[in-house]
Order: sequence, then C-alpha cells, then structure tokens
Amino acid sequence: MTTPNHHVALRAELLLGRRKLNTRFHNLPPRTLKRGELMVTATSSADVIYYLSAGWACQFREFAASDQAIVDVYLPGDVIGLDAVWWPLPSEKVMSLTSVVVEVVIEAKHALFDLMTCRSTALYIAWLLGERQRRTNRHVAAISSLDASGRVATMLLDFHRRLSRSELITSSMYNLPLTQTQIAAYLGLTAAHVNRVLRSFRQERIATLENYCLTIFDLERLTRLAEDDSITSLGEGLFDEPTTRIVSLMK
Amino acid sequence: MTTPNHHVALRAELLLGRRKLNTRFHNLPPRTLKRGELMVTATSSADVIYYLSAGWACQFREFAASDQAIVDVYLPGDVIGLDAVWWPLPSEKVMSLTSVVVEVVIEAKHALFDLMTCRSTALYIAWLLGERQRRTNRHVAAISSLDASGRVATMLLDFHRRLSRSELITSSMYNLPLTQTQIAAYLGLTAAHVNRVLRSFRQERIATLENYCLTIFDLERLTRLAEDDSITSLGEGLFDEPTTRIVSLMK
DNA sequence: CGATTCCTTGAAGGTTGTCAACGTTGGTGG
DNA sequence: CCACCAACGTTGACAACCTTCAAGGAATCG
Repeated sequence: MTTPNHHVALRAELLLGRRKLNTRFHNLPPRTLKRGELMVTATSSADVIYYLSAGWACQFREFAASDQAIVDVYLPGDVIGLDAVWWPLPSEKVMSLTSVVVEVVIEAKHALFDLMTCRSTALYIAWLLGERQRRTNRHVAAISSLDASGRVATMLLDFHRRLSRSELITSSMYNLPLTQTQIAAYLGLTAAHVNRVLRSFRQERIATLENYCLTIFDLERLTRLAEDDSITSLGEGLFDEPTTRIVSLMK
Repeated sequence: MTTPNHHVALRAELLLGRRKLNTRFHNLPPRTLKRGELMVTATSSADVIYYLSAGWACQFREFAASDQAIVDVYLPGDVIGLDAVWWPLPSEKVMSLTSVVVEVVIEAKHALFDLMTCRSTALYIAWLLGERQRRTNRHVAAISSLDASGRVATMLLDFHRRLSRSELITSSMYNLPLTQTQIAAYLGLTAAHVNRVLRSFRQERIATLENYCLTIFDLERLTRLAEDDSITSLGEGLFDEPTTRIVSLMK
C-alpha cells in the first residue's frame, strides 16, 4: 500500500513544515537564560513553545520537597513545551542546565490555531511529538529493565547519538553538562551510585567523564552494556520452543 | 494574554476534531482480536492507527529474548499508533491484553495528509500526543523515584483515574487484566516482588487484586503511597533555607 | 578566605532480584 | 471424563544491588 513515493512526499512535507515553523521566530529576538533558570514555570502560564538554539535544558517533576525526577533532557535543536501547551497548569517544570539561547515559537495559546492551520506545520509538529514520545519510551524501557551501569551507558549513548545527528561531534567525545546528582535524578539512581558506575567505566577504560566532558573509549562495550546483558549464556533454555521464548509476556 | 475565550475556543475545536476523527471509522467494520495478539508488528508496516473501542492493550519493547519492558498500557478509548506512524520500522510492538475491538482510523501513511489538512483534526491529534506524553512522563517519574509499593500504588490509581474518566466505574473497583508478570514488566520489577507488594496491600487492607479484579479499600493511603513518602519526618531539615530546598537539583 | 556546590569514598543496612519449589487453574487431547 | 500440560500465583531463603549516611577533598565564587 505505502509506496516509496509516499515516504518521499511525507519527508518533503515535514521539511517544509520545519522551515515554516522556523520562519516564525527568525524575526523575533532570541532570549538568553543563565544556568539554572526556570523556563516553563507554574506561575507563568505554560502557553509558550521554545526552540532551543543553544545549551541544554531538562524537564523535571517535583514529588515532595527535595525529591525531583528529571523526566527528559533537551539538547540544542529541540523544541520545548509542545506537550504542555494544551493544559492550563503544567505538572512539570523546565530548567536550563547551562546558559541557554531560546527562540519563542508561540507565546500564547491562541497562536496554536494559526500553527495548525497549515498542513505541513501540523504534520511537523505531530512528528516532533512522536519523536519525543519514542525517545521517552526508550528511556522508560532502559530505566525499568536495566541495572545502573546499563542505564548510564544508555544515557551516554543517547546523548552521543542525538548530538551526532544534529551538531558536528568530531569523535566520541562531547560536553555533558549534567552534575552527577542530575544524572541520578534522570536515571532513577543516587548520586553516590552514579559516581561508582562512572568510576568503574573509567577503570575499565570504557568511558570517562571529567569536568563535564565525556570521552568514549570503547563504544562496543558501552553498546553492549546498554542492551540487555542479562543473557550471558544461552545454554540452558535450548530446549524451549521458540514460541514460548519470543512472546514470554503471555501465552 | 490568554483569555478564557481562547480556552473555550480551543476546547470546542478539540471536540470538533474528535468528532471528525470518529467519523472516519464509523462506516468501517471494527476488527476483533483475541488476547495476546500483536497489533503493530514489525512485519506489517506500522502505518496503522487504531481506536481501541473495547479491551486493554500494551506497548512493549524487547531488549533481549525473554526480557521485555511494557512501555505503556492502553485502555478503552485510547488511540494506538500515533507515535509510530512516522517511522518505517517500529521499535516497539503492541499486544492485546484481553479480547479487543479496534477501529481502524487510518490504514496507510498517505492518509495522514488528509488527516492533518483539517485544522481541528490536527489540533486534536496533537492534543492526543501531548496527553500520551504527559502520561508517560508521570510513569517515568514514578518508576525513577518511587519504591515498589509506590509504583504499584501509582499504577493502580492511574488505571482507576483513567477508567473513571471515560467509562462508568461505579466505585473503587475495576477489572485489571494484567498478570503479575506483566505488572512487573510495566513497573520495572519482578513478578515475585509484585506479588509481595500486593500481599502487603491485602494484609494492610489497602487494596486487593483477586482474579484480575481490583478493589480499593483505602484510597487515601494508596494515594499517600503513590506520592513520595520518603519524607516521614521533617524535623531535621527545619533550618534549611527554602531556596536550597525547593530547587535542590541546582544552585 | 569562608561558603557553597560538587565529587569521592567507605561502611552498614535495606530493598529487591534470583532461584527453587509447590499449588491452583484452565485448556486440551486421549 | 480424566490426565496432562502450560500458565499463573505464591512463598521462602539467599544473594546482589543499591541506598543511606557520614565524612572529607576539590573547585568555584562572592
């Protein structure tokens, strides 16, 4: 049914939508924020959509006082606020992790009507939301089924892949502006244990994180850690039928 | 800036979009699936969007053989496949947890063009994607910062809230068609430990899960478990400045 | 040079996973 | 109808992983 032509047409339409969205803020002055500032607070209504031109940011949720979970990390080129525009009060906040330059895509909720009137823009926005969802799904799977070293490895590789895709990452080395406390809040661990995992990575010559700069030594082993390494030997289950093995969640 | 008028207009537009989307499948015959069938497989391309009329389903990711993480659970009234339409090969699969009735919203990728041409439909689809993202964010926060009983409590309350919103849940009692193994895969635990938590809930007269039927006895305590209960006494941190306490992720 | 934040490390303890076994249930075929 | 089998629930003992707590060091900033 779906011929390659449709893929091409969809891709072209998405690119057009991105261009149209970008024209919205090319005449507006960008905003700059210092490290640690809140972008989408509970006070100001959340009807703002930002384009993150430079710097990192994170979206987090406060459970009780002094206990926060980082839900997502935004890198340069990401769009912030798409998931929160629809609701009057955001349940999460967005904070800059570094100095940050943002462009305002829309400022008030009624601008959504203009935005979604254009088909290519609407397609592009849905595409952005879908991509974000996919990223979060990977994160959920990693957090819920990998141990600490697997989670750290997944995070390091995810940042690396996203940076490589958009910016020019020369080699296996990039700037990672998260404190270990923030990494812990992102991965569902404690800062102490993140530190231990990083130390083991350093000792095993897999990767090292010094002064907020990550260097990957052994990409292959890092990738293996990020996948599920709980299966080291497969000798015992050799006589299982393939059906029970493949869909073991049921039947 | 954003007056109440815009909220009203947005709400009206969203309702219109939902109606328009529903008309797409009101003339198509629904599909029925048995329990444990795959809906969005890797073999058939993922260009399908379903509306889940009846039954439960789940989206899961396979790490290695026999190790699966359930990323999301779909309830009647949910739309399935919105996050995966854009990509040629889906990284996750969707499986029915019960017998299921689904309506086909779109069958092939090029139908997206029609869909997004209409502004109200485009708005509604973006709203659906945003709602899904919010739900996942809550899930991430719960998994990464709550212990086992907190996660189970969060899940039970989430299902209860979603069912109450759409269907007619008489009281604090609903059908929960997940096996304990699946609950574990959803919450990042093991089946054995889920069992222990459920037993403690039963013994403490908080809630009970028997024959896939959940009964909530003590809604208040369940809610307290779902929030962060790591703060039992707040006597020690009394002299902290409020600033360091509120934004402890930084500064 | 305090003061603060962040990194680092060790010891102790708790929560959770692993493994094994058994009981129950429901479905299937003899 | 019964026997068998598979899937699910249940439980206990033990180990592993991770957290908690505490303390100290390094770096940055006023």
